[in-house]
Order: sequence, then C-alpha cells, then structure tokens
Amino acid sequence: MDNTKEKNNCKDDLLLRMGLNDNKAGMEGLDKEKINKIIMDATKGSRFYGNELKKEKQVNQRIESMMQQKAQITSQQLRKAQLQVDRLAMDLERNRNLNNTIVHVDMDAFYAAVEMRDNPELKDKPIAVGSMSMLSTSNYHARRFGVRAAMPGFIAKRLCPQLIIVPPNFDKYRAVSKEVKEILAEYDPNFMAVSLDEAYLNITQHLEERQSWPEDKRRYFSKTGNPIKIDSLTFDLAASNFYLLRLVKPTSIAPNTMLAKVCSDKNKPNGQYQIPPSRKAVMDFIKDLPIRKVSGIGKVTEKMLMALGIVTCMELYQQRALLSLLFSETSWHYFLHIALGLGSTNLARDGERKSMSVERTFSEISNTEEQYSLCQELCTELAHDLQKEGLKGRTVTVKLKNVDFEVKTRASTVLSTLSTAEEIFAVAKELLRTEVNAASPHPLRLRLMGVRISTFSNKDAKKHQQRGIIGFLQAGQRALSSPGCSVDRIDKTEFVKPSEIPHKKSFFDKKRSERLSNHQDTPRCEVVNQRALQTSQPFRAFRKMRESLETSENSNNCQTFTCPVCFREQEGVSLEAFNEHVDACLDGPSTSEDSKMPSYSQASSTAAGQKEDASHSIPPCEHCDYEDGEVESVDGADGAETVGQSLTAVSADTTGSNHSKEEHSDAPDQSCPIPLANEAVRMLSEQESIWPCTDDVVTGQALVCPVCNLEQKTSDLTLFNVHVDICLNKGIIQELRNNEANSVSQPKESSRSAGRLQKAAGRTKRLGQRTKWSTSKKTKPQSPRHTLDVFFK
DNA sequence: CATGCAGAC
DNA sequence: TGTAGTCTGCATG
Repeated sequence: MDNTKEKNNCKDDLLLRMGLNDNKAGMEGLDKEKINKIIMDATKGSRFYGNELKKEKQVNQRIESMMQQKAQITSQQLRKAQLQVDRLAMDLERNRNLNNTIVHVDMDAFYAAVEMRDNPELKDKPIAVGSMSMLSTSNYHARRFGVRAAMPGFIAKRLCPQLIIVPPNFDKYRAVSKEVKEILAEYDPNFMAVSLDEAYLNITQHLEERQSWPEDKRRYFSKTGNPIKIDSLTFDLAASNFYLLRLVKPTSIAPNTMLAKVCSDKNKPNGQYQIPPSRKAVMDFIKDLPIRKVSGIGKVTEKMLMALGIVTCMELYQQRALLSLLFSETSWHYFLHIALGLGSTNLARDGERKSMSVERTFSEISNTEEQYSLCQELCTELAHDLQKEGLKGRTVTVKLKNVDFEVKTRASTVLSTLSTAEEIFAVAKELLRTEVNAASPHPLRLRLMGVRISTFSNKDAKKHQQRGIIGFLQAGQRALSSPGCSVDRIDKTEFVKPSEIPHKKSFFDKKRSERLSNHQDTPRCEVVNQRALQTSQPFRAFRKMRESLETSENSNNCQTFTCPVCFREQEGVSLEAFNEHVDACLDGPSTSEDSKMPSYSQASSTAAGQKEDASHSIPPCEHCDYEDGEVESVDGADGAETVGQSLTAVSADTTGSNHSKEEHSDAPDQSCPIPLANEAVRMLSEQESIWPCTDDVVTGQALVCPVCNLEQKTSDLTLFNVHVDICLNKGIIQELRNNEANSVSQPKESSRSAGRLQKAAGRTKRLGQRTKWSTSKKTKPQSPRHTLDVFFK
C-alpha cells in the first residue's frame, strides 16, 4: 500500500530519534526485558488480558485436579500401567521404520521474504506482514525488536516504531509457493504441502534413483563457487533455483515427519539438518529435546507436563506409565510416540474437507439488527465458498465472541443439506436468536461472529467402501515392490482414497488435514513392509546409500552466508557456526532469547524428587510376549490396590538401579526366565537398547534382580528388565493371593479405585475413557437447542 | 450431536 | 482506537 512507502521514507528519522540507527554494526534491537515490559504495558488492563488471565486460571485448575488424581495412584497401578505401556512401546519399537527419508521444507519468514524480494527498499528494514491487529510474520530485522508472528501490529509498533507493516498479499504468496512446489514435486511427486510455506517430502525413492546418476550430475555449486557434493535436498534446490537458496532454508532430513519437523526448526534460520536413520541417532536427538518443540505439544500441554516434571522427551519416556494413567489413551499413545522418536513415515493423502467457515472480528456491535444482518453476510460469503467446492452440509455452527473475548459456539444439525445463503442463514439466524434471547434484556456485545458449516454429505461413501479391500491390497503390493513408496494409511472407518473431490486450487490449499502427528500408523502393515523390504534387492542399495548419507555432513561444508539479521557476510564458516552467529545476532545486545528454554537439565534434576514413584524408567523388553503368561492374570486381579507395601519399596529400588546402561545386545541370555520366541531373540540381538542409546555405559557389571535377588547372567538390559517385570508381577500376584486369603471387607476407598483400575485394565483390550480432571465448571445458562428442520420442510 | 478446547499456520 | 482467520481433532455430556 502507499503508506508503506511513506513510512519507508521516515525510517531514518525514526531510527535517529530512537538512537537505533546503528544498523551496520548490528546493534539495534531490544533486549528481552525491554520487550517484555513493552508488551506488558500494552497488554495490562485490557479485556484481552483479562481473558488471558481467566484462561490461565482454568489451566491451573486443570493441573490441580490432575495432581490430585496423581496423588491417588498407587504403586501397583503404576506398575501395571508400566507393563501395559511397555508392551505397546515394544510393539512400536518392533515396528520402527527407519527406511524412509522424510524432508521437511520450511520457508522461513516466507511472506516477509516475498515482500522483500519484490520491494528491495524493504530489504534492510524491519518489516512485518499483517495488519495493525495481527501480524503473520516478520523478518529477522524486526525480530530483533521482539516483533513476532501472531503479535498484534499495534504492539509491534511500540516495540519497533519504524516497523513497516505490509498488508498481506496472499495471491502473490500462493504464486510463489506454487513455483516452489513445482520444484519440490521433482523430488517427490506426492509431497505433502502443509501450508504455503511448509511441506513434507518423502525423498526415499529419489535418493535411490539418484544413486545411478552420473557423478557430475550430483555435484552442485554454491553461490561462492565452492563445489558442494552432498546428496541433500537443499543444495539441490539451490542449484535449481538460486532464489530458493534464500527462501527454502530450514530444511531437514529424518526418518519420519515428526523428527523432520523438529529438526528443521532446530537449525533455523539456515539449517539443513539430518538425523541419520539409526535408532541411536534418533534417540540421541530426542533425548534432551524439549517436548514443546514437537508439533502438537502446545502451551497448555507443555504446562501440564511440566507440572509432572516433564520437560524433555526423555522425561516424557520415563513418565510414560504415569501418563497412561492421567491422560486419555489417544494422548498417552501420542506421548509415547514422541518419546520414542516415532512419527509417520508415509505422507498421507489429503483427506476430504470436514468443515468450512467464515468469521470476522469488528469493533463492538451490540445492536441486534446489525448482528442479524452481519450473520446474513457471513452466510452469504460462506455459501459462496461452499458452492465453489460444490459442497453441501447439514450442520451449521455460529461462533460468537463478546467484547471480553469469551467465545461461544452454537450448532444445529438439520436433516436437509444446505448450500445456499438462505438455507444456511435460516439455521444460523435461529442459533443467533436463541443467544440473543438468552442474554436479554441485555444485548450481546460482540466483537466477532462466525459461521461454520460441516457434516458434508458424502456421496462417495459407497465407492469408498467398495474400494476398501482392493485399496488395501494395492497398497500392500506397492509397498512390497517399491521401497520408497508410501503405504496408504488405513483410516478407522475406511481406506484412504485418492482425492476424488473435484477440488480446484482451493482457497484453502494450505490447510488440508495431514496428520502430522499421526501416531496411528498401521503397525501390521508396516511390519510386513519392513520385513519385505529388508530382504529385497533395493533395500540393500538403500542401506548403502544411507550409510553414505550418514557420513555426509550437513553442517561441515564451509561456505559464505549472509546473516539475515546483521546482513554481514560470514565467510568460510560452517553452518553451525553461522547459525550460532545468527542466534547471537537475534539475541540482541543482551540477554538470550526466550526460545532458548531455561536449562532443562536443571529443571529435570530438581523435578526428579517428585518423580520417584512415577518413574520406572526401565526400558521395555522388546520382544517378550506379555500376552501369555502371568501378566494377564495380573490384569484380571485389578481389585487389589491396597496391596504390597513391600513391593513399593522394591520398586523404588528398581528404579534406582535403572537405565543408562548400554547393553551389549549381542548376548541374548538363556537364563532369562522368559520364554522368548526364537525370532524375537534374533531380532533383539540386532537391535540397540530402546533408551537411552547414550554414553552412560556400565560395563561388565552383574545385574542383580532387585526382586528375586538373583544375579542375572545377562548383560542385555532389556532382557534383564523383562525379568524384573515378571518377578514383580509374580510378587504382586502372590500378595494378591495372600490378601484374598485374609481379606476382610475392603475399605470404601478401594472400590472406587478398583473401578479406576478396571478401567485401566479395559484399555488393554479395548482401551478406556479418558480420566478426566476438568475443573468443576460454573454451570452456564443452557440455551435451549432447537431442531430447525421445520424450516426446511 | 453439541460444545469447548488445544493446536497448527 | 486496537489481539486474526481457517481448519482439524479430541473429550465429554
């Protein structure tokens, strides 16, 4: 816009006035304290802030209930949970798939980068893309002032008065994005776009094909002319299109999407980062990784886990049993995947759209008439979008946010399918009306209104069902015949189908479901694939290539970079050194940035005290089949939760003597009292320990079972742990029997707990419901729900 | 099915 | 003056 240029011209003045014009020396910017103060000053006392506080309290309450629940957990429950969790962990471990190379491409500060490209004037100035009320991104210059994405522009302006706020130009970004995606497609035609500036590629096959390329074709030259020979995507891209060298920077290569995503973030703003396809490499990478870095773990989850003393992935692993008792099945499964460094290895096709919505924020509207007409406008817009994709839905949801930022949604599902503005509005109007009536005689003081439509009619449902089995077989074949090929994920209800919805270059291109944190890979399929793969011809080639990849450094190629913050060239530095430099630049004059979390190692060691009972951090046995044998009977014996104080003590000892030993996996031991299937032993001997794969080695030490007190002739920690687990269970069973023998009436307490345990037991097979610690909520005045079918007769 | 919440970009 | 818009998935009643 025109005022952009105007501001541009003022820039020097502003800088002078601020005494911050020392651009070349890279001295401008604000330190963290100042930034926080300015943000606070701008925030405090606002209605927004009030709502933030309210939300925070709710979270704290949730945490409190969770802690109460935790306090009631007995060591038996915990041990039982441990077995159950470890059984899953074992399964997951067995199916770990390191055969894919997944790349995550992230275009840093994408919108800002495009704007700077198109207007060189902006290049050395702090800019942000967005509006006065919200920014979507900022360039590195602006970041030094604390100007970040998701920050309202007016606050950003206080942090950095010379900040240039460029209104977003989505058509342009889409165009550039498309350009980039065309290149990405050369590496993986089935790559998955997450948004305009983010994508995942499975380059497994590409790498394989590349093996047969002539040498010179695999050689690329960087800007400075230094030959770089590296089979890494980024440099490739750089060769294809120099512009991309600046755009497609944070890039990562890893065995699955979760890791790929994390490590592309790790080396921002200039990172190519690779996790080699070995379990040890994965575990080493994960070990101290703050869980918050993982996609899917947000502010709230972080805080709750922090309350349990969990900050890093290793701690997440250690507390897995506890987590399985405190969180829903879905959640703890997810956590376990993270803790093991697992993620999807196949890039799921875009699913069908589930909903479509329009919403708008405005300055207060409390006039009812206005509200209705606004609603109507939104419906019209929505209907328009809906028709573009030829969709019809049956559920209409109205969203209202009042001036105190409190959000409410009201939904209604009708029998007929809706697509026109009139149809939608007819439903939405009634929803709005009930809210208006409920509030009367006071008016609704709104700051936002939205309308969403969902429950799309699924015309192709039959087709999909038919395709189910065929699709499955095809997927299987593909997997067997071509190693790099991804297996379609199997959905709960139906198989993933090739996109059939006639979607245009949808406006919503960016937000297709992709199941990043898809922890529901289908183990069975993967087992098959993996085994087939390992014996297949291509697999060996693979292996080879992989090893070479493993040794090829991502960061040791010295070259010349230009710091995006201070704009000085950094010559002949390694990537790491360069990134350090950028970090330092970003950190500004003084303190470190908040993205560098407070020393987690400290956090974890101080939290260790609280963890005692919870952390039974022995890695699970990988191949012992818990289904057979005595464990099952323990499952059946849930009722007894008051049992076994002595065992508690034992368990604590066990914990003390636990992990951090590197096993010698070449010594599967016959003296382990557990019947291990031959195959399992074989596989086991080929694998490293589950956790941790680090340097804390205790060699040559006899392992003495803390339960039966007998020395175990194994140096294999997993086997040893299986032994201990079994011993423990024997103990529990014994105690249960004793208890039964002299059982009096159970205290009331335990019947409640028994119920809880029962639930936990249920999870084994069918898996239970979420243990809930939602706060006792103030009961809200329920607005009556109407069926609006009457309007569509 | 309705509602609220968390999370991602 | 002033804190977005779209979408997905989970939990729960």
